[in-house]
Amino acid sequence: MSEERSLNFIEEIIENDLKSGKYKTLITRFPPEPNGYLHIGHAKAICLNFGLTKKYGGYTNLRFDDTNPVTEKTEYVDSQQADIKWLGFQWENELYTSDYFDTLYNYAVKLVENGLAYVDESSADEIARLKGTPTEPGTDSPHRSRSIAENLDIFTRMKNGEFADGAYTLRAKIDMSSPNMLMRDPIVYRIKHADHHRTGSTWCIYPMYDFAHGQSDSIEEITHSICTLEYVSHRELYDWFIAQLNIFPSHQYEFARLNLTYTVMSKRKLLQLVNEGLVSGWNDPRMPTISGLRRRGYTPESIREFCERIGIAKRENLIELSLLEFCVREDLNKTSTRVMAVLDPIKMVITNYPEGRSEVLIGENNPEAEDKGGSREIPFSKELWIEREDFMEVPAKKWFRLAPGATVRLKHAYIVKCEDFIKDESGIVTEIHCTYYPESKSGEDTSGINVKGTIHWVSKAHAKVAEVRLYDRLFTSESPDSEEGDFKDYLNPNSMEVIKEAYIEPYLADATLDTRYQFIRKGYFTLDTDSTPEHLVFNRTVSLKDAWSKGNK
RNA sequence: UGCCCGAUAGUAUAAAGGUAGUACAACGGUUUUUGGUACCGUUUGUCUAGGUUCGAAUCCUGGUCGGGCAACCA
Repeated sequence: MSEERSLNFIEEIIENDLKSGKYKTLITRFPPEPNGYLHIGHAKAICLNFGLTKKYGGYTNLRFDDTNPVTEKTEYVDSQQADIKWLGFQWENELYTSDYFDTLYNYAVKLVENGLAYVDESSADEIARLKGTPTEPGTDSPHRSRSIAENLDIFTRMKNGEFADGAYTLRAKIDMSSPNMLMRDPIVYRIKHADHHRTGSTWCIYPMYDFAHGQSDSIEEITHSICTLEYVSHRELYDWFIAQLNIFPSHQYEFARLNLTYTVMSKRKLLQLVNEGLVSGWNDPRMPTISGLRRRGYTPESIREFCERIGIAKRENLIELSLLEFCVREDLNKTSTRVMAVLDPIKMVITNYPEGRSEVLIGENNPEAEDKGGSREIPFSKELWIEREDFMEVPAKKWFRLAPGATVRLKHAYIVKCEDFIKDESGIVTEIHCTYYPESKSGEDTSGINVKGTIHWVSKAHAKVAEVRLYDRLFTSESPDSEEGDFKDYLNPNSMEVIKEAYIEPYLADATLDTRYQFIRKGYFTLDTDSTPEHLVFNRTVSLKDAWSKGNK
């Protein structure tokens, strides 16, 4: 079962680098910007970066890329750390790009001194205009040939807070006619009189991504700086700064980001859903965020397995949600406690069961576990709740469940035969009458009766009430990003169904957060964070595969 | 109309010039006190046109298609 998985292209590069002696240890980093919550796409990057050093030795740093104080918050730093830990990874060093602001500033001064950077008072519009277009070369800024002394003087005064936001920028002096737009004298420092979540008001100039990321990698001696495809064209600049500064040569490698069907993956769009109240927050169980998946009941193991299975490559991809669901079912099937809950109840009366009598039955907790997960007591009595969809007045072909005259097994209990049913004025079935076979008790069945179907139930007198929330895909489109118009037009109006009164077996009254349950025949469920002992709230993580409903749509 | 990246079943991902494989999905079956799980089986693929070679998914050339690049965002 443990056959060698083939290497992805990054592992090949690393194995070659290690073999050739280019590096003796591997150092990677995960560099989120603390401006939002981490999502399943980040999980792919986390599993990659941390997984690589776990596999090859070395270590991984967590570095918050906090160069834009206006969008970054400590709340995000905290949530991101919690999510990474929950996924099961531990960083070697907790670092911040802002730790390097002094060094970065000195690097900028060095560039100016070497005639490789200049201050420019051109407006944003002017800079954009002179930049040219992808098909036309740009034009040198009129301020490009200022003296080194004057550049140094103004840059110092920028740092000292003498100018308003936007009055000046510091630009690298590279090549305004480069076919790579990023090499056309990119801005490396801009003035922002904004409080930074870590450095407060110490700085009023902040480095741009391109002037911070590669150098930060270099300072930490990151050997393999792994990022997503949209940074491919940044690599030339990344290498340029490292070469001009003559610092440790980190190298950047790019892989394709994760796209998942029926959701969106950009922090900007997820933030929009949160801000516009279209979801209950970053951790809404329908969100593709790590915190949302966690609340929904996904396990770290299942997410890691998913990231392993999707692979790492350079081509654009759109992974089917069904793979994620497969991974969580696979994990939960092995570990979750089986219980019975009736979500859409209809009353069943066992007419030949003595009035007022009840008995305690024993149910194994997990048939997949070696010890069957232990067992629990389940009360049984004359009146039960069963699932409305388990009865058909006129049975379909190959119907194994309840119908007039049909027999089924009540899970962990007796075989019953449907003798009659009652309808109200509007034709809705309100009650089902059955007789039971006393000698068919689960585990000691001597009845000799064979049944095709087994259904779940809860004793009416002993049932507890719980709220149950069922989730479906957040969007109706496989790829809301690529649809016409606003992505929000494709939100699934039925992405959440709330069942206010579901009946659960008494065992579940003691349910705890983070325990995963399988409601037999219905799916995997876990307690929501909204739950209280007085008002239990369960989330459905994912339904069970259902060959019946699939074939009968 | 410039530069860069990419193209293998429905979706992903392998095959480093030598049998196109695996997973998910779909479909069919066996087992089953969950129409779950497990197990077995089936269908479906190298973008295109040339070239190199005994032999090409793989190397070369042209084309096509998809994606990225013109934020004082990361």
